[in-house]
Amino acid sequence: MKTVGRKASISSEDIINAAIALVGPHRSISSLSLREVTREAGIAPNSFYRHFKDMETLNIAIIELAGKHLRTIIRDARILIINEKSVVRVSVECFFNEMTKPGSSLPILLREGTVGSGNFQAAIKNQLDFFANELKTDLDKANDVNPKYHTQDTDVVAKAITQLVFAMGGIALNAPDTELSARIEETVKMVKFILKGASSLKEIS
Amino acid sequence: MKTVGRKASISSEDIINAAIALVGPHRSISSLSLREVTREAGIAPNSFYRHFKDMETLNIAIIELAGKHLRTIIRDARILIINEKSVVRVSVECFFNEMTKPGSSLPILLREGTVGSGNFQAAIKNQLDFFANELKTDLDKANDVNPKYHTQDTDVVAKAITQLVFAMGGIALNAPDTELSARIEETVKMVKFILKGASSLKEIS
DNA sequence: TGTACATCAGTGAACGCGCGTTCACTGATGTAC
DNA sequence: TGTACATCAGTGAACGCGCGTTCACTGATGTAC
Repeated sequence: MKTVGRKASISSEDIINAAIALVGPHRSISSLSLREVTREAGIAPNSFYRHFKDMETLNIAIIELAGKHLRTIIRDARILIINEKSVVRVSVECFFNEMTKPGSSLPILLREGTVGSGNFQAAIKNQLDFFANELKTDLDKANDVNPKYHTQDTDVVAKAITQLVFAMGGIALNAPDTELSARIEETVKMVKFILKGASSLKEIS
Repeated sequence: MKTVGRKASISSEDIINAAIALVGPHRSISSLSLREVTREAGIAPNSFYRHFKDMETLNIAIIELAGKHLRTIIRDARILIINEKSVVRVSVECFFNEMTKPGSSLPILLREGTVGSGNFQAAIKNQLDFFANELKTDLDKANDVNPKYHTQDTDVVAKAITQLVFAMGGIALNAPDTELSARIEETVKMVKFILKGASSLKEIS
């Protein structure tokens, strides 16, 4: 690998991190200005263009990064689950804990879905769909071994759980930390309701 | 009622309507500029201050208006329910249909919860809590007659249903109209899962 | 009814500001010989 | 090793723009007499 010209003193990752550092309870990624981000990153405004075409491109890159982060978390949660405590509880706790770590990129996924450009919204939707699909796969696998749900219901169950966990996550982010465990308990209960309801409605029919 | 001075040629409602007319799939209320709104309303930028202190005040007024709208819808849905078809289906269909009417203020409630100032976010949270509380009251009443849920569960059930319906509504808004009925079916199913799950988990314990 | 006056909704012009984007540049780095 | 050169990441200055906000104003309206 050869390089020519001046060495980069700042990387695209540095810019991404600067943007993530600027978002907070009342600042959304898509409301950040190019100049704010470059100021935070410590570079001249026009230097931005050496790394990204425009702010939308940066925002989408950040969403994809947050998606990767999310998948890693799920994978880690799965490992914890192997010693077979409550799958729901472990997963939800894992999700909420990771989400509330300072500098986490997860909050961005929870909060930005409803504003911004079409491409940006689509990028977020992709990540949520990815999450829901992994969940559906898990449900289908469990269903093969021990059928609890109608096979055509697993995707609705997965979608419902995804939406609910993300919505409750968004609420927890805007609330004081002291309420975190109450939100976790609620979310665990909600998810169990959905799972139990879907399996009960199979037995009946 | 006496008035003095020049008659108002434009009302605060006109400004509110102008703002509502400007929001759409990719424009959120809190991203509108004062000048955009006054342009749409057909008045000079500085005339805005005759009606509202600032944009945040306007935005909160709009949220409260949308909340009132929502309550009216729920009340109407209740009347339809009296002839005792599926409560869930009637309510969900009512909600989705009202939401997709052109110029409806409901979409604003579904999409804006996660951005904007603290006061603005709190105003939206209030409206959702109001919705959830009405739902909890209904569940409690039904529970008095015929206990199906643990009494401490009704608020979690109400909260879960609220979050889910609003989240699914937000998804439907960003999707083509052709998918609307599919989203309604999914949402109906999800709500039924939650209700059934909550009552099944009571029977077990 | 007519006239003088107070009220106040809406305005035109101007302000300073942060924004995204462009341009020609600088100077550190690696390459060719 | 030394020198001339090409590359290109980062920059300083400038641009035009839309923004929120202010100010002194205008002129339609209702009131007092």
